[in-house]
Amino acid sequence: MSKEHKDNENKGLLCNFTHEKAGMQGLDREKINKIIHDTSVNTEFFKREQEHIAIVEEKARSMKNRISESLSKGPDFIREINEEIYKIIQEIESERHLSETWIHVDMDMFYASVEIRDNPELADKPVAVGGNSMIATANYIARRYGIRSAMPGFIGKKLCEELVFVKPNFSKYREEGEKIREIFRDFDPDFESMGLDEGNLRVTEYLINNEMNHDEGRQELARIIRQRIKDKTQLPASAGIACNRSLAKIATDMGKPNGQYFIPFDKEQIIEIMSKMNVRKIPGVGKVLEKTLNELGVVTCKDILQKKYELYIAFQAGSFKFLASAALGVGSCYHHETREEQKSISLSRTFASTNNIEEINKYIAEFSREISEQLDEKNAQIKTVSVSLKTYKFEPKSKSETLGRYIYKELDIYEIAIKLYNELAIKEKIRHVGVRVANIIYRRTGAIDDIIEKVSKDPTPKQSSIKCFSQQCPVCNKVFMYTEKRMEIHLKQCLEEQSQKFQPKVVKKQKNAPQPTITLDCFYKKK
DNA sequence: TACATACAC
DNA sequence: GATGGTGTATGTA
Repeated sequence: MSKEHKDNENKGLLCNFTHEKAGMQGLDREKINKIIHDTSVNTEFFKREQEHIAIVEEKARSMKNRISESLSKGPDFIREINEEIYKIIQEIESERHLSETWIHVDMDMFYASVEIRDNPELADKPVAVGGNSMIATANYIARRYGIRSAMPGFIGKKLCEELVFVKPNFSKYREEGEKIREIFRDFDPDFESMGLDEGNLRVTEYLINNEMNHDEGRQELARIIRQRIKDKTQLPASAGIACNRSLAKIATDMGKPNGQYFIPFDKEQIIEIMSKMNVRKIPGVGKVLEKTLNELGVVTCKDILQKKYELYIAFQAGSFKFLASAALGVGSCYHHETREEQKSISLSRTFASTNNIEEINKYIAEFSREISEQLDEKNAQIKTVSVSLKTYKFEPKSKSETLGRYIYKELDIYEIAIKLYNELAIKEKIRHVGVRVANIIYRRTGAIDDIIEKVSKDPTPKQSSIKCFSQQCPVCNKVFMYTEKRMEIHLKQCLEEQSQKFQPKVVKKQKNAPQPTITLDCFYKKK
């Protein structure tokens, strides 16, 4: 999906947050945009997006101000930054390597390809893998209607009445993905990957060992890899061949669908190819940076070089170097030293907006349990817990806490998570909630008690030990979620606070008894 | 450290 | 009527 995903984004939805892309010339953009707009307008999502765009535009405005201010400082200043830019470009050039070979392979409309392969009747129909709320991938027929991944299904349906929806079957995709990865390993055991259907392979050694370390051999190898994928899975793949990681990825996009593209290992030709490239094609340039650059008059990579003074002033050194490197086609071409361990684990869900505290509570409890299980499997512990949510207005909020100790038990995580959720003190309905843990260490010390506990416990039934309930505090009248322990703590604090105020507050009589205890066991068994 | 943003798939 | 889930990196206060 990599590229397709990036191609579509919210394109069309918000014409001013996007641009026309190659391969879409045949489409009736105006009609498509109108349908998308009419379907979206008046939604909270749309409002939120508009606000977001306004913020990005405002930032771009202040960048422009800074630029014109700086440029009016006079020739000495220009000479100064010219020198600095020159230094950076020299540095970038010193990082240019033309003798490593990278082949990036990406499956074409991966999920849709798998589904069509397994149900050939779909082959000549517009197909979307996903549901009413989100399309994960669309086949090329559907794309002719303007349907893209990351588009909500109901808009897809509006764009094409005959659109066929297929429910995603992730375990199947994982399986197919594993077959592909097995092939990748033959050519580069350390290949890099950002998803199920993609691999970035450094094949320099393979080429040398097989006496094919030349342009023809490089392209031949890409054909071989794609053919092996085809033989093994019956699925089409595209590939890009170039001298560094990022160029290879860009090349894949140029080869799609079901093709490959070779970027010559030659400085002048690389710069020539890149100069025409839209900045959005640069891996790492998303819709916000694209929009910002566009506002500054930068659309293609050539513009990056032409507006180097402006960009140097507007951006931080690191970002400037990133953009200049991309424009010059220079990128890193060795594998990252060590593949690091996972740094965080998170679970989240979107649902119909609600303020039902019990429902939210169930999610938090469930996430805590699942995260704890994952930590068990990894024999890991964590020090940071965060809770995030989105209000019904799509406003994200989050709160996190780093503890002075490591934890991993479901109840420990849950307690912190609930505490954080309560501290967020959200009054509106919410449409999304999530729990994340971070600061992971991959060992457990002094866990003897646990081991004993585990051994003595019957290993079969995996059920929650959390007993929790939502309840109104009789002192402060707030409705909170509690475990028994937390309730005790809160009550104590609450009473203290009240007594400090010296003003015995009139405690409203509760209308009804505390809400019934939610035993999570019920919840899990239901599922 | 805490939080928000941006990005990728 | 309605716009995802998981993970990483980075900027800013």
